Amino acid sequence: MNQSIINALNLLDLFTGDQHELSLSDIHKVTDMSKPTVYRLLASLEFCGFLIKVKHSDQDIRYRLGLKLLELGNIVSERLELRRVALPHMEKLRDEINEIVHLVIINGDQATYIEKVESSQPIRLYTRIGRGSPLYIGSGPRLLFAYMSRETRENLIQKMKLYPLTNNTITDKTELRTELENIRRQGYAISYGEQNMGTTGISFPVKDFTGEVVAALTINGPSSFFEPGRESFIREKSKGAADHISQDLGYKNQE
Amino acid sequence: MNQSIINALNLLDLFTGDQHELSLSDIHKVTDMSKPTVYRLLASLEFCGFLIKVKHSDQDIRYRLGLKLLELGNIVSERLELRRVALPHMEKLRDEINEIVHLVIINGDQATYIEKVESSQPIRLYTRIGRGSPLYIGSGPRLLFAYMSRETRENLIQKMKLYPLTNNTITDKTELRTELENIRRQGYAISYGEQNMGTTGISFPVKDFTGEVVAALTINGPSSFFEPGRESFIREKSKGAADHISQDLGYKNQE
DNA sequence: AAATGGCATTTCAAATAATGAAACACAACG
DNA sequence: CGTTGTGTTTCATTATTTGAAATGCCATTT
Repeated sequence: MNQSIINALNLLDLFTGDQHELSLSDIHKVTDMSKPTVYRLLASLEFCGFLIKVKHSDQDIRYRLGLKLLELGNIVSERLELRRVALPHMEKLRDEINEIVHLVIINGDQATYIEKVESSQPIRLYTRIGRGSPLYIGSGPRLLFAYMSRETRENLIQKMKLYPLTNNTITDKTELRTELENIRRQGYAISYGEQNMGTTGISFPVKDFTGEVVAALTINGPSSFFEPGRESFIREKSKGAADHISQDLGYKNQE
Repeated sequence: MNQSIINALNLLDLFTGDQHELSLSDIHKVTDMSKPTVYRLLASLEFCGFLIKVKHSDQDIRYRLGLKLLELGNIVSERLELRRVALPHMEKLRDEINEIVHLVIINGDQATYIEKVESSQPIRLYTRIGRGSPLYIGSGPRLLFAYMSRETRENLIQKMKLYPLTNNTITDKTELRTELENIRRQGYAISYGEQNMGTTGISFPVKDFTGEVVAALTINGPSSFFEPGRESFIREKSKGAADHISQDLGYKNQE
């Protein structure tokens, strides 16, 4: 492995926070690298278009994420055939129920949101497309967790630490196991205010032609969206959308 | 500058072609680097999530672009405030005229398509979001070119080489100059089958609160979309959308 | 069955390229 | 007008990358 590459690429993560722009000194202070080293890493990243140099004045020079990342990110997005198949169904569902719709997949020992379709509602739920999330937080990740093979699931549970994000986060491993059990029995997953307080999520499995669960279709909205009448409507429409995506992936529904 | 970083990041470009997956040997053959070197570069990129290792069998191991790029690309996309402002107008325009709508900006000495809204029409126009395009090809880039300051424009023209992409590409510098002159007089730009044969583009300027042209709103469609009646309809609606975006950016229309 | 060729990966000594203290140039601040 | 903060360059030292060769592994071929 090549350490300077890893150092350079890790620098990019510093730009994913609230600060869109960082100066050489900013980064030097945060990392344990010398200023000339950081200087050269930044120069190399800029040369490749991964960063852009912004001159506010002669000695206020900052960097921000470059358009090369937009290019590569879009290529990745276009190549996710699952996303391509699911997107029209997600948009249709959004138009029907007017809530945020997410598509979540497994990525190693994490869950990754690969697509988001916004509703016209003012409730903002910040999900970052492409970023990994722990498997035990949120209905989508947990649904995927529940449908993993028993052994990998147990391996992960034993290795993982359950950090609470809000007071509604599951922090007990036996509680988690029974919850995953419930999900498999029910065929869907629900979460209440685990990531952001006041938001609820419900997720349904998306299966491919082998019958394997390859993604979770997640609907997010205000906790109040489980009003009588509306709840069953959302459930029905969402389940339908997930099933349609599965069908488009070649899944023959039975059982 | 750090050579291994540049080597590693350039490797990623190999994955932007038709081949989604490449093996160590594939890359070794294309580049002039030794196999162990490539091996370590790939390992480092994989470690950071920029590549994913796909094991087809024990000795058929390939790499593909990783989800980390999706994350970073999405952040870049979210942070382009211009895009955020323009997107709703672009979608509305698409719904009205049902043609592909693009948003193009200047990125150094190139033009970059930063957003695309697809029409329901079967005509496929392959634009890669985030990738740089030469300034003299296509109505969007050329519109931006026309509205650059006279000196930077002339500098670029003198330095640039005009390679023909199709037989409709402008290849003469004086011809280019008069075309840019026309665009500034008319206030919009048109191109006929320059990137893909049989497709036409028309672009209108988007201005910010300083009055500067910061983007081009481009409508692409089959060359036949300039039918009498429909042409003026598209022109009117597109011009209106571009002006609305400008207004949202704080541009006070006058003159 | 043995042999060949292709693959990813590891080893290790040689060589290159990254490193950081110090110095530089420049602007802003007190 | 020194001081402190930028970003940038220099250069000798050092550490890291480098690639030929070797390894192990599998799939064909002989």
